Amino acid sequence: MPAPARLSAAASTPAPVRHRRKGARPQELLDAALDLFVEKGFAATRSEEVATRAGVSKGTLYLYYPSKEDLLKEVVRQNVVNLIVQGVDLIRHFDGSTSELLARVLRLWWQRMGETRASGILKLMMSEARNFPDIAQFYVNEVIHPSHAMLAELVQRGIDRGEFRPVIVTDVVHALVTPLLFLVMNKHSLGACSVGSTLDPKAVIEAQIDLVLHGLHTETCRAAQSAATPDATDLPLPKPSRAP
Amino acid sequence: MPAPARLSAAASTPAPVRHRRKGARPQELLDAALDLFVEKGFAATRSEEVATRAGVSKGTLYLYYPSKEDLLKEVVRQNVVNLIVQGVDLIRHFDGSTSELLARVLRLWWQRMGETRASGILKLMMSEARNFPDIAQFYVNEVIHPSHAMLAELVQRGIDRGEFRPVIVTDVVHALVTPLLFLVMNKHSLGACSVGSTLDPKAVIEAQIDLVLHGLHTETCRAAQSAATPDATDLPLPKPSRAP
Amino acid sequence: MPAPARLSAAASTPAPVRHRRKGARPQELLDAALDLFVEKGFAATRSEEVATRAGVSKGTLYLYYPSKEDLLKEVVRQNVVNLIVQGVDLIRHFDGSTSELLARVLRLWWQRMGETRASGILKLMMSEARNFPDIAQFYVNEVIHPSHAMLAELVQRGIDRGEFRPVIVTDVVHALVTPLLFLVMNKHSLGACSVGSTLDPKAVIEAQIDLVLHGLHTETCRAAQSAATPDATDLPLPKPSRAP
Amino acid sequence: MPAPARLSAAASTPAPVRHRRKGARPQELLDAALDLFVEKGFAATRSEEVATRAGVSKGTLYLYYPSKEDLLKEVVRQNVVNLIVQGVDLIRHFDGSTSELLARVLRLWWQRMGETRASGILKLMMSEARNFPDIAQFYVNEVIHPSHAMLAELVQRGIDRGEFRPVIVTDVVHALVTPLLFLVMNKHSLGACSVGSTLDPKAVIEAQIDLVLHGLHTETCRAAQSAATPDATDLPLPKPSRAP
DNA sequence: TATGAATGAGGATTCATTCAT
DNA sequence: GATGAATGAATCCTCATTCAT
Repeated sequence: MPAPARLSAAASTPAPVRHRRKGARPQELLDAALDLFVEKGFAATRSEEVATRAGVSKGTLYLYYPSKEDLLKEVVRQNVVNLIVQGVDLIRHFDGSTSELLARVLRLWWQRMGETRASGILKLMMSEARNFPDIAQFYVNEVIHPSHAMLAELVQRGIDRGEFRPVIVTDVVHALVTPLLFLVMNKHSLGACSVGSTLDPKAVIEAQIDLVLHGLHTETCRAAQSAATPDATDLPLPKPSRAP
Repeated sequence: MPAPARLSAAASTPAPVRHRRKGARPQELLDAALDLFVEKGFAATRSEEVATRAGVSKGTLYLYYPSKEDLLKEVVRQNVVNLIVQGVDLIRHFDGSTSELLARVLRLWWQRMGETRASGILKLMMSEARNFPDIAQFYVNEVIHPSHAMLAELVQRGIDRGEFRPVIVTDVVHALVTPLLFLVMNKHSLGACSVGSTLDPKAVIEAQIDLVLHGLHTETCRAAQSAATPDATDLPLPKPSRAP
Repeated sequence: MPAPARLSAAASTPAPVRHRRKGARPQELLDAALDLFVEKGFAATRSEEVATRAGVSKGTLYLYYPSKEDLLKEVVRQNVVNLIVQGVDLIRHFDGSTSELLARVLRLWWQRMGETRASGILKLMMSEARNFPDIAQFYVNEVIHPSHAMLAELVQRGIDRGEFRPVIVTDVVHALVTPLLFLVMNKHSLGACSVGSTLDPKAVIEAQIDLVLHGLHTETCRAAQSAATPDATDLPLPKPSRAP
Repeated sequence: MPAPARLSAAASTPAPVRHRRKGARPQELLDAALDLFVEKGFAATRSEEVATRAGVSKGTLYLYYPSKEDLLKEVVRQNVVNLIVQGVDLIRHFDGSTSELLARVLRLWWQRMGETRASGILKLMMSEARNFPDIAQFYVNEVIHPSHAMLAELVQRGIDRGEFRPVIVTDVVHALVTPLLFLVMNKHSLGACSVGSTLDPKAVIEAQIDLVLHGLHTETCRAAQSAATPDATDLPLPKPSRAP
């Protein structure tokens, strides 16, 4: 055997300080994972990097999450699934008009997803879905379906209350979701590479709200539409210019 | 660089049984690579798969392309960069109105990019840009900048000739590009997972043409706009319904 | 070494609720280790499992045994080495005929080793000896040599007292040991996989006793042989059928 | 990054010579694997060691066998399963008396299994069965069951032809197999550690043959038994001393 | 040219052991 | 004494790339 004599001589390993912070670990790991997954992609992120960024060692990561995939799933759960739950809650307990509700949901989405790190997860899923069927399936089950169901419920509410025309619900849901996803892709793929002026996401959201409400409202409800303009304290946006 | 010698194809060789179409090899490899990269992502595509699908052995792949990254670059060059060159060519040699030119360019884009396999490359780049900075850089240099420059040139032409209002060119370029990318992402990411009605890409393109031209034209040019309606032989689309 | 201080158990401590039987810890750990090592093998048993089964935490295990190997050694000491010591003791203090002594030793072996969990240790050592040379060496020193020495002493006693023929001692020892090991292997390896009738270990032991005594006795001692038949209260076996 | 300048300077990696010997590789790998698995156990053998001993690199191993477990399975197939097939063949085409056949089969077993490296596989399976349920299952299906079936067929042949008494076949099979396995365990576990005289395997085999035939034969067939004495050209053993 | 056998760096995961509390 | 969070060495396996033929 080569006899690695040089090693045992010094205190070269400077006693890796061991903090005990069980409570905080999971969150720190999820934060680090979110950052890195979004920044480098799932496959390209080594599990050790996540651990290091969270200030722990490789092994500690596996103490809390049994695999890299499970870690991603937990990141998704925390950052996306929870939001959907909140959305469903909002819809079920909301008292006002469905127009107002729809506007609120979309603005909330932007506040909590679009302009936070969480949006990176959406981009991540779109990017890596093909490579990790397992995760894609999980995502469809836990995110796509529930969020579509939530929006469908919302639209149906409008129809049931006579506020919206009897449209095809799934089509409307699709139309609602699509631009949001585009914003996300734009932010995370082209915003990083592209140059020139970026489009204003909030404006896109507002335009989308405006557009959809126009398309959905029954004649009699047109008047109530103004209620859906952004709340001044909430999102102080310039009133979106509507076509005369 | 591939540089496939077309010369050896002729001559006297009576029955090159083993190697059909030597000259075609590079193209077959690029085709296979395009398919697989789009289908499974760049990282998840093993170079041997590409070779196998192209009907050659692993070694042969490396005979033509020194690395997987170079292969991707070549795929991009062939499927995207070339289109831009064609676009630039079209712009520089076009005689008609800029409105017509713009319409033609966008429709061409759809024909050659949007509805072909090449669109997968765009999705691929958006997805994997973060994981492969090298490739992302290449893409920005070879695709993003040139295509933006091309469109800027086009818009500038309209301004210079008094057809368009003196708008901020980069903003317009951005507004032109965004929906196209959206179509692509929608096709390759959401079409697979999402449910419900899909939107009609050609209609989106036409609406976009219509919209942009409306916004760009100087008063005096409004009349000429009709010239930009789709050419019957070129794209036999139903006349897009414009709001009255 | 464990050295469990029995002292702290008494004194005034009114209600040591948390830690039942401090003094018992080492034994509980050894029991758990024996079970698991036999059940799953040495390498496949995680030290945490041992601790958990013993009702303590991982750290506590290392409080008593500095390593997994040391734990195994202690298990062997307690379950095998002690038996040998008892055997030696029996031999040195026995008054009766060597035939009787031999019979008693073999039957004792079966009662204390063969039909208890301890037999699993033998199988374990045979299985893993090659993988853990350290342990193998320990086993040879602490078990193989002493037990062979013990049996050699026994046989020599017979020779010295004129009861046995002047045989080659080591050969006889070997002949004595072999079937016992065979029983153990059969119990722990083949009983699990094999089908069909299992052999009766007690019968094998008795046959072995009978056979060896036949082979060892001097002519003059043949008569005394009947003394070696199993004690009715001890092992109520049918008298083994001897060939006519 | 630490900039490992010293590395790129020299030709420190002396161009690892690459031999192309596809045909021979699998056998070389199986040989190396057999040696190492037997020597160190399955779990304790690193796949790279196998490759190194076969004179190739880690990757090459996986070129031929998709996993370490598959490698072991193949080792078993080649060294054990094949022997069983040969045995079945022998039984089905044998013309002589069943006594002779039985003797031949057992002696063949010793020649091809017991005294070759293949015996190590048997020991290996007995040792590691518990740790690798997958492999244990494979072994039961591919080895235990077929070999028992083979011996059962043999015994049945004897009964059908009136050579053997109408015994319980499975019991006899068990009695046949057991000592052989013991020899194997003895060779690979105790032969390595133990001291003193080792038992003579061939003698054990012959004794076993003798014993079983005695037990099986019908009265009328006793005479034919001498036919089962070892063939001089085959196994030049001293005629086993039978009790007068 | 073409092949495909061979290479080996790289990364996920496990688990014996340590140590702050 | 106990605890269990933290560590990191060790090992399987993948796949881009090389190169002898």
